[in-house]
Amino acid sequence: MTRPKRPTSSDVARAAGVSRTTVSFVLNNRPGQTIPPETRRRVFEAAERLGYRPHASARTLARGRSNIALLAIPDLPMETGISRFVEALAAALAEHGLTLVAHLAGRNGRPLTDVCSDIGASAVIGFEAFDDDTLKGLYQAGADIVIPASKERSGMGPIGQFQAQHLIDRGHRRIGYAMPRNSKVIRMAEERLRGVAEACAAADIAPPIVHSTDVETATAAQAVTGWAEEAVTGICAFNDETALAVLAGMREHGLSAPTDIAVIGIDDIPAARVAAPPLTTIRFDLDEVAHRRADMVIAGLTGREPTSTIAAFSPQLIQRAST
Amino acid sequence: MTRPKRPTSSDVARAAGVSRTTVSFVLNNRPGQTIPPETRRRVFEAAERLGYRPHASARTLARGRSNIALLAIPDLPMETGISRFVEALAAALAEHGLTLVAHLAGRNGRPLTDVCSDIGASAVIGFEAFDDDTLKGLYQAGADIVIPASKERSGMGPIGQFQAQHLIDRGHRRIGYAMPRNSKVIRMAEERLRGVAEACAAADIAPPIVHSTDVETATAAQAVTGWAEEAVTGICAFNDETALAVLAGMREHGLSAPTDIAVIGIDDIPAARVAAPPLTTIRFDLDEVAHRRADMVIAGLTGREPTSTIAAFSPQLIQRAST
DNA sequence: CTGAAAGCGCTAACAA
DNA sequence: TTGTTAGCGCTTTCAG
Repeated sequence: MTRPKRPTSSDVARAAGVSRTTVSFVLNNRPGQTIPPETRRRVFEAAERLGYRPHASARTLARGRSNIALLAIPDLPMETGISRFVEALAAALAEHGLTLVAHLAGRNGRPLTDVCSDIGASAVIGFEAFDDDTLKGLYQAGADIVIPASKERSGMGPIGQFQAQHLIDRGHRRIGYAMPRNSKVIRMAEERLRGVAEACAAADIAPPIVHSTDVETATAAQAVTGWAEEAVTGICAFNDETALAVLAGMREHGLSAPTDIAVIGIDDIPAARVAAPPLTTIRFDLDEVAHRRADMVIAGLTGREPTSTIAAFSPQLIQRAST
Repeated sequence: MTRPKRPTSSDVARAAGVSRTTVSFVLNNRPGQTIPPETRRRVFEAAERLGYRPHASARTLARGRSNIALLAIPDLPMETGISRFVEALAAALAEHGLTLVAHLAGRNGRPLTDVCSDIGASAVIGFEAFDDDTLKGLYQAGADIVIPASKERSGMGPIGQFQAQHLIDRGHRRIGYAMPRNSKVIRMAEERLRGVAEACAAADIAPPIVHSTDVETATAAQAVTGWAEEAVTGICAFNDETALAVLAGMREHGLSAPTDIAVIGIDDIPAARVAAPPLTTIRFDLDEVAHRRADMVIAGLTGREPTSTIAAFSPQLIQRAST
């Protein structure tokens, strides 16, 4: 199927019997201009009839700035929730005329900076702070604003704290931490672990006993052996998948939660609900983070001061049988 | 942080002591041109030193076609695997100079056609066929090629067949099908169910007994009751999460897999490995699908005949304890 | 082998 | 109130 030649703004102007300027003014609803309703109608009608869509590249070139925001989705198994986050962000940005697209980072994909430059993104939004080279590259690639700009707190620490606090509140005094082995998430896990350690320190109990495991029974069973030897009674897992692995490792030893050891995850993935036993976990409100991110983008683009600077998560406990 | 003015191709030309034409030729490695190595070096050096990146919009405008491909990710729970698919697709397209970005479809997000036009995508790639209006809109928005073009088979049926066949091979004669309740995936589930039914028909056994369930224990337990009454011995679940729910439902009744009823899922999510019992499931090779999709895009863009037309999945059985 | 010049489709001063 | 005009940064034909 061959595509018919695309109508340009000149075509619309001709069809409506006006100049291109007028077309531009009408279609962009330019303030401060007083175009007679009749003329406007004619322009709209012509544009509609011809199926006119402004050429984005031409517009961007002329305006000097695109209306595209690029979301860099890290190469993490962020599974559940991420799409809700993306949608919320897209909606928030759309209110300000920005279109959001996503780049899924990966080993073989093109570098983020290239993508940014290829699509001419005005704003780039990430989850964690970008390293300095990337940041510089992004600006070179034409981004006007990059978020998070610098070493902004990623908000992962508080999650770990919240997680540990739940266990502490239920009387646990020997806390274990289940670290994932997947190197992609190590940094995030370390941040969360830090939060757990802080909570322990604040409660004046021993720091968490850390063991790492894959999402698989054998290594988890080994880790469980380690915790058992240290008389750990409650385990904070990096996320639900890791928690599920720990549960499997315990099963292997004939141990069960929460009687022998309590386990708490993070994320509230669907599988957590139907695990044996159902997994206590933490969910957090991505919508709020999305709105803050959007606010920062708009602020940066318009030169206004951002309403909020810190991207905080609002953790919510999902109490189930495993604790 | 204010971004320094971006260097243009003229800046590079000036710095290298050549014309913009030469810069363009060198940087685009234009064939049929014989530029002296020394000149080339000077251009590269200047571009590097200035941190020059060609302006995508300007290039697109001049060339008449962007190098952007847009992937429309449907509003499904982004389960596992999708990101691997995206990466494979991105990599395959990158080999041909195309940059892939994704649009997560959603209730509140901007319509796909708008996104397409805003980013000036040359190609739009979907999972299922687009409806006629969308298709038309996409072409109007400037897309040169849209895939899947028309009512192409989505390749989900064969997966269901494969799944059922495994149960049949192991001697099961009363097959059940666990349908998800999440309306977003109903269509996909129906396609898979069709495949299961075909396999049953081919093996000359009764059609599958269908019950639906959420990813949650109560409804799953109800469904299990239904299957038990029908003396079902093997259940094909829509996906792993649904399968996990079925397992939980069985547990509720004191039934265990595979002794009482065998269960098989689809997707091979991490949680399947550590379920009780570990879940037999099916993984399919998204890489291959990605490559075919990419091939079709490139073919369409260059006018060449596509190498392959049907997007087939290569299902692979992951045998674990639940069957 | 390199440069001059003409657009690509749109926006935005500036005139009329 | 509307039209004229000059770019935005890049590619590409055509001369030199």
